[in-house]
Amino acid sequence: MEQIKITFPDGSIREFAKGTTAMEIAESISPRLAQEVLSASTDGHVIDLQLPINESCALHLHKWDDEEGKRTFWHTSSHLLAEALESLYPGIKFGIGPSIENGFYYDVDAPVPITEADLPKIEKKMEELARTKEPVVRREVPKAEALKTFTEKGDQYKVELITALEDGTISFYSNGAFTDLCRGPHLPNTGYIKAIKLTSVAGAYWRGDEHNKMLTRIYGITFPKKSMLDDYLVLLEEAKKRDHRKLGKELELFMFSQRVGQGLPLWLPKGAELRNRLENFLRKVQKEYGYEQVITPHIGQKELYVTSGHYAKYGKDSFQPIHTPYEGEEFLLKPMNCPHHCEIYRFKPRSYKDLPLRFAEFGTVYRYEQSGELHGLTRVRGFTQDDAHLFVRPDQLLQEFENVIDIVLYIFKTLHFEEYTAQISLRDPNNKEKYIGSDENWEKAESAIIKAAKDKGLKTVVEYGEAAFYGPKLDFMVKDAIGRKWQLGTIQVDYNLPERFDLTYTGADDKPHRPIMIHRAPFGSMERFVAVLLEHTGGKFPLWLAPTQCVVLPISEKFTDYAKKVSKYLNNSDIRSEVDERNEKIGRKIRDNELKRIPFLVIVGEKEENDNLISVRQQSEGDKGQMTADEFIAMINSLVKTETEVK
RNA sequence: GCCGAUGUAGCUCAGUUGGUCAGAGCAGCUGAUUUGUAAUCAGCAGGUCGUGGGUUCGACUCCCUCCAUCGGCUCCA
Repeated sequence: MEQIKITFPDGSIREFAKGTTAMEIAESISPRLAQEVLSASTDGHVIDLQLPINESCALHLHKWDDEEGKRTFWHTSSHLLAEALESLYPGIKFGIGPSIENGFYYDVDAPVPITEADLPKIEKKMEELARTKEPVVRREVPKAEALKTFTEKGDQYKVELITALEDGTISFYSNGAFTDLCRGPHLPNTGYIKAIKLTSVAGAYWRGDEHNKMLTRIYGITFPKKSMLDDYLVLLEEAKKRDHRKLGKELELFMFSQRVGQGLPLWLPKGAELRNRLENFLRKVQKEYGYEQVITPHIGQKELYVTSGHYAKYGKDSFQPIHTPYEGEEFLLKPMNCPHHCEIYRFKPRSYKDLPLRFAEFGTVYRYEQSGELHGLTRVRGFTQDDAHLFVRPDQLLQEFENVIDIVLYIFKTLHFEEYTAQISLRDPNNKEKYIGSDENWEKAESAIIKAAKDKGLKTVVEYGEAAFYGPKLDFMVKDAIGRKWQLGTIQVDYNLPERFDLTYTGADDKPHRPIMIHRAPFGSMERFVAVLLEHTGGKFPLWLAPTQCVVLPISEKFTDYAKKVSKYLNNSDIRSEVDERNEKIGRKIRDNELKRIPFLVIVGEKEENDNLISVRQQSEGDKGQMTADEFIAMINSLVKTETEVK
């Protein structure tokens, strides 16, 4: 019999009969492996475990602990969901049902509305079907036959999908009575799925286009063990406790007011303190990198945005007009700072010796976000960008871009944002009319970003269609408590605005040249950055940022005067300190201040007053014993120094 | 903006089929206590039950409008 050579991930090679399946190979290695394996890859191509392997190849067996294994598991789970739905809602039509980062969903067009109240019923049906361990069967059919099947079934969404496919054979997968158009791979049977949780229902436009019909999307997650689901649910609960909206209220950092307006955050004293510290931190870094602060108004004439191209791109409904009594002038709230900074560039003739020019501004901008898009501090209608625009010569572009990457990385490192994605956001190659500027300039800008990211050794992902309309971006994405991705830092190369504003500098050749602009915001916006920082720290800010670094707790009211004296001394030494003067027991004061995430508590009573000492208690570490106020100050200063000194 | 859900005191939440159901805890105020490392005790005050309509003898409870919030979708200069 003909033999094929299988290469395993450890480099070992074994021979098997041609037509052996991945499952049989797993069985030959160990029964345990055969039980745990979910799908396989041959030369990087994912396949079903039961598919005969006919060529020599490198084989990977995917288990639950590998992303590909989970993908297969959840993909089959979505088919199980579909099967349950079809049996409960005859006549239901199906869109798509993929696996996602945490689970899967299926988009359906149901004959009756499905709401969250229906989920337990559907879950139960899924469990019932999974228990029967229905085999998942693959079948290949010609395109014409596939079309016929779904046309007869009346499933117009699948018909649409098949029509768009290339001619040739199309694979079907069936579990029980349900058959789906699907590339696979899938689990051998639905019995692998032991724990099921349908998490939510939501509307989702067919093919992601808001002009299309809205389908019902059902989200779920499944596991091979019941205990894993329980752990997951506990994890979710924990994550919810770190929600910045909840912590923002508890720690009195910011608020919203219906009377002020949707999406317009109001910063409370503690939040303002925190934000000011972040701003000063960045100001200092930027000064070292040669930035100059500028200040521009919150409004601008419509003409300004017509010149920049923003007005044509976003339309008048995206701008918030200011009604003024002045004739012939139409003002708009500024949605971005770049046009203002371009005008600053034009203040006087610039020489090649002046460049690069780096104008920085904590610029508050206003954008009309649709009501459904607002989300705590991460998506608001009025926010402050830590903006700057660099005007550079072509020969300076790469170096300046890399310097900005350094600033972003320095900030992320200082704040322990270790898990981020550097995303290169390019044009959608199929939809170039969405963007302004020449192909030549776009290509120059894109290659500059790719080169800079590579030089800096960033691990990047490329996303097409995510560029700004005037230029490509390097975006730094960070996840929030429950795994949603948010763009924080962003760096953009722009050849277009300098042209639109006719910006020039005089070269060594005494001729006018066009500068290139770099737009950049390392935090992204103060609002979003604080939100993500809150969720990452759970409100336990590093000492150098904590709005209140320490609270002095008198043991009883007899020692309030001493406590005030200590607190004043600390404040005079730039330690942010308060006194808890409440008539409460010390245990109570400790509890309340711990819950407020105060990094240090200073306890003073008879012993301390007599010896002119203080007792120090550190957040999540407990009692540090007695010391002098000066020793405490030295300790805090040294800790702050360690926190902010990042190599 | 779209789909779905939610909206009761500053906060977190109870309120059964429409009929003394407007409640609790925390926070607040007053008083007692004068406290040694995660909640001292007692009393008091606090709500047009998101808004505006409607149904009803009677609405926190049922229906509609609007507003806001939450989960998604779309969008994100």
